Amino acid sequence: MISNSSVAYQHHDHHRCLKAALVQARNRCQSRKVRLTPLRESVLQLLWQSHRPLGAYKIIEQLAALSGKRILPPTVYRALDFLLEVGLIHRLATLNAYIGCPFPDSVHSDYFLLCRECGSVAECSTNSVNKAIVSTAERAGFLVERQTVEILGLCTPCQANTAQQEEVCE
Amino acid sequence: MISNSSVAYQHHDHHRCLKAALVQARNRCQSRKVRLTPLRESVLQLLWQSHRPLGAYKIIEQLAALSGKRILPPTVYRALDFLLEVGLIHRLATLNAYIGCPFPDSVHSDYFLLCRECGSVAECSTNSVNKAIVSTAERAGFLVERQTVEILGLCTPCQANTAQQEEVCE
DNA sequence: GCGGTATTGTAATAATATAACAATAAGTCG
DNA sequence: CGACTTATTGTTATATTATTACAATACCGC
Repeated sequence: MISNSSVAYQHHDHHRCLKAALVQARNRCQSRKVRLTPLRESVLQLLWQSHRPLGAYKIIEQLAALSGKRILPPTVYRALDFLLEVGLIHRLATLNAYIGCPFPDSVHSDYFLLCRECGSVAECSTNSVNKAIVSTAERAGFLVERQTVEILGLCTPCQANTAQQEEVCE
Repeated sequence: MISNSSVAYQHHDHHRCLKAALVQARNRCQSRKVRLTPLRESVLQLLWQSHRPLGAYKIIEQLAALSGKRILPPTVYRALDFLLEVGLIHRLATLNAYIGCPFPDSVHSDYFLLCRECGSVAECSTNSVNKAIVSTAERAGFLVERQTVEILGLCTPCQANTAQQEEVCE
């Protein structure tokens, strides 16, 4: 299992996450011979400001605030399309939001754990889920091309907090 | 495994699907003491006209055409909310579209097979996928509350058609 | 039939995303 | 370098999906 859940939901030195993401991004773009322009890098950085996904219009707002000039939707959507294409970010369909990919260089099928309480999202990739999905699809005669797996629930810290609050309420 | 994939992608007597869905819907609403009003039933019927999901605005159009009067978004969204609540339909996050649930009375976690070619969607529920998801989440310390699993690919008939076309092209 | 609740109607608008074309910047090859 | 080609960004307008707020109507129990 590949996963960043041990980091995403806990206090950690997030600066390292950001830095690692940027290094990977630059390498990946270089080896693919595509350009990580300042705009694209800015969008990627905004997505890596935390482990919480960001909607396109939040990115527009923040980018406008940062740059001091008006940013319009296509500008951001194009950057997002680029980053999606290169595999540096993911789109979360259930949230209409975007998040940085913590391991762009590993071939993986996307499996997301969305904490409904703190809003942080971890990404996992496991053979077990993957195999179960593919073999179930096969039994239905279905050829799998792309998987969307988004799990809503509570991360460890938020489970603890919720339990505490319930005690208080009693 | 519960699944309607053997029906959804093949020629079949669809009238029986519709009829079964309506019977189940009526029973379910009766036992839950909620009202399946004409409007709600119309929306359900529209969703059951095929195994292809329908967007909210398509429903609005069709409903307007059927009834001869103007239908506005909240009318349809409220009906959809009701049907979702009662468990008679599902929302497909990756398509922003809605589809009738073929087995509302079975407790099941939703797993959808979306054919990108014909647009038909089958629903499956398997313990294998379910268990893999839950146990993977557990390993990450994550408490699962709701799952969204949408698989894009090709159904059996469309795999065959695509293969044929490729032959022709050569 | 009367009063309360659930449902539907209506207007306005929010949130997310894309199409089409113009302007600019970057890379390429003489 | 300088002209040419292509990639990227800017801009206007609009499409698509969904919600808020409040008014009107229909249903249900008494």
